[in-house]
Amino acid sequence: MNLDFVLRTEIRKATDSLFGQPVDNLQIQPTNAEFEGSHTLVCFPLTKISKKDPEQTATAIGEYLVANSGIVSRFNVVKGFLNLVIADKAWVEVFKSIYSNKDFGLLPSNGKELMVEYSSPNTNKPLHLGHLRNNFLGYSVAEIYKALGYKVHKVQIINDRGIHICKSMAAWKLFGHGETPQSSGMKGDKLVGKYYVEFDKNHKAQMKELVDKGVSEADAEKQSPIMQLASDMLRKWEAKDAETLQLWKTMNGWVYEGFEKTYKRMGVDFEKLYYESNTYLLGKEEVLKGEEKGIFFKKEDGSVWIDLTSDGLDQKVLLRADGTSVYMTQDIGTAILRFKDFPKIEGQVYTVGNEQEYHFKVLFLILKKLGYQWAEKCYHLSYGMVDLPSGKMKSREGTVVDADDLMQEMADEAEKQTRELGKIEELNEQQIKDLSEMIGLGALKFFLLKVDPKKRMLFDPNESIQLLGHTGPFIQYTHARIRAIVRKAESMGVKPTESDLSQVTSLEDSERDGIFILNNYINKLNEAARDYSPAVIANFAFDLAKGYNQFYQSIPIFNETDAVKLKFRIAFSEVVADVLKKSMKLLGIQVPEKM
RNA sequence: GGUCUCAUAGCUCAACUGGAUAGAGCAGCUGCCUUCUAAGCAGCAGGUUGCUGGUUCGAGUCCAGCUGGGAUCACCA
Repeated sequence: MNLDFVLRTEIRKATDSLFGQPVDNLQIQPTNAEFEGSHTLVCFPLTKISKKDPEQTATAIGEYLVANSGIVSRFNVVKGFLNLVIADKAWVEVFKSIYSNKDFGLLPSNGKELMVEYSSPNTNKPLHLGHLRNNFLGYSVAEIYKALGYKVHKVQIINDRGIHICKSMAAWKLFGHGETPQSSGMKGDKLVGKYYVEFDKNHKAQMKELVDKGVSEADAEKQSPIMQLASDMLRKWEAKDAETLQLWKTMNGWVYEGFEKTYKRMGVDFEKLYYESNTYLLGKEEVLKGEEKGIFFKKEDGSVWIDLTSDGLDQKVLLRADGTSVYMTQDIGTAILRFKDFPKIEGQVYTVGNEQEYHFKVLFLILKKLGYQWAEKCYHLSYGMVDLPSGKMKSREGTVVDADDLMQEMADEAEKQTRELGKIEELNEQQIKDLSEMIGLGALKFFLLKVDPKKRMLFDPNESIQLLGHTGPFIQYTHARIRAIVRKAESMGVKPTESDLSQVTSLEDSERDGIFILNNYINKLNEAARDYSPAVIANFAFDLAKGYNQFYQSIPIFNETDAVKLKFRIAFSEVVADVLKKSMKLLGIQVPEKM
């Protein structure tokens, strides 16, 4: 039974019968805890058609529903709020329809396709905390849309070319002495990152020397020998110089090997990778075509621009005077390429930090002006920066939190606490490691996903490593706890059937509350997709786990002598565990059978 | 300076998009394990929602102004 739909239909009938007008946009909200009931109809807006004051309006509707709806057993009116008590047998019906649907929470295919881009790192340094938020967010949004019946294509664009990688290459050439991941035992991305830092160090020193000799800071920046070497390598790369290309391929290869391990541990995946070295020349043709159509204009020096001042934005360069592309040009080309590669996608989601909001605003506007209808379905999933208690992460100050290190610390902490609690006698060493990994990563992912993506957030290492309270492990724990009950019920031969459930006539408060939360799952799923916000799912899962624990503490399940009630409670437990597992899966978090 | 964005309990976050006496977690205090996993539950305490006005039956939410953070406004990506 779809309670929300039935309730709306019944109230619609009520307004039609009482006031001669069926109302569709009813305001229904959860009832405040202090009043009896679960659903509250806000009656202020209805006074226009009822021609009565809010209390009278509410009372009239309440009386009608009790007499005619069959699902409302009582009501009370507080000011203009009509608090409805849904009959227990209606709640049982709601529960039965969830229990009997094995695919509850997984909508059938809707035939639509969507692309989600996320991660998209540079290849000159390892992944850090900011990338973790990005990866977890993008992955989760993709999973949420999948649950709603979309076919989702996860992609990323790897920024594998440009001056930044040439810097690492230059430093390696000067100081590397042929060092490789194999010879040093370092993870490939870490090794390349080391030379990026090495570049910076030398560059700074050389700059200082030049400045001391009276060279201006800006000139010194360019004139330092190591920067000259890097620039030279970039020129050679663009000229397809064999030796430079070889070194570039080798060092990028090291990075990919390292990233591969990190992605695997994060639990994220991609259907297709785009490399900037393949796409950086795209878009130029589009811009030239756009110039012919008069969408763009050429300045005297030959550079091509778009004027967005009438849209409240500025002018933006698209082709340099020498005819080369800029970032925006590439992104235009890449977007078009993706719609060619995946013709059925209705839009793209770009998971990129909010410092690029202006960029995407301009990008989507340009695509629209070029006549691409799908531009309106492109969305910049813009997320706030992750701050540390000490402030912003700064590579220069060494405050960058490395992704690999952080995941390891989380797993270590989880293992430490798991061993301290000592509920794991029957687990072997490998199982303890696996469980710790699951808990550590669950804590990390939940911590980063529970906050509204749009908001800037604070990452306090001490708090993130907590496994109590509003955390992933709290939900994992609740799941494990329920599974223990279900296993016990199975061993006792307690097997609920639908006909058992039909005999349930009354419910305890905590059971009703639990069904109420479960019943909200699909709404939350839609809300999370609409807002591109895994936080909605994270908070739902927390509320469900919290609700179950209240039930668990207030009712000793196996003390129940009434067989029907016992079976209902087992069925209820099974469903809660199942929905917890499904919702956590949308966050990329696994859930254990025991912990 | 222009544009955008944020400000809620000591701390970290919610608040179903305009609804009732603003809710959780952490930290603090008090209870609950001889019974299904205490990584749990119950309770106490904690608030002029940055400030000032406005819109209306009703504002943390919408509008204006102010204060204070942040981002952005490159022929970088």
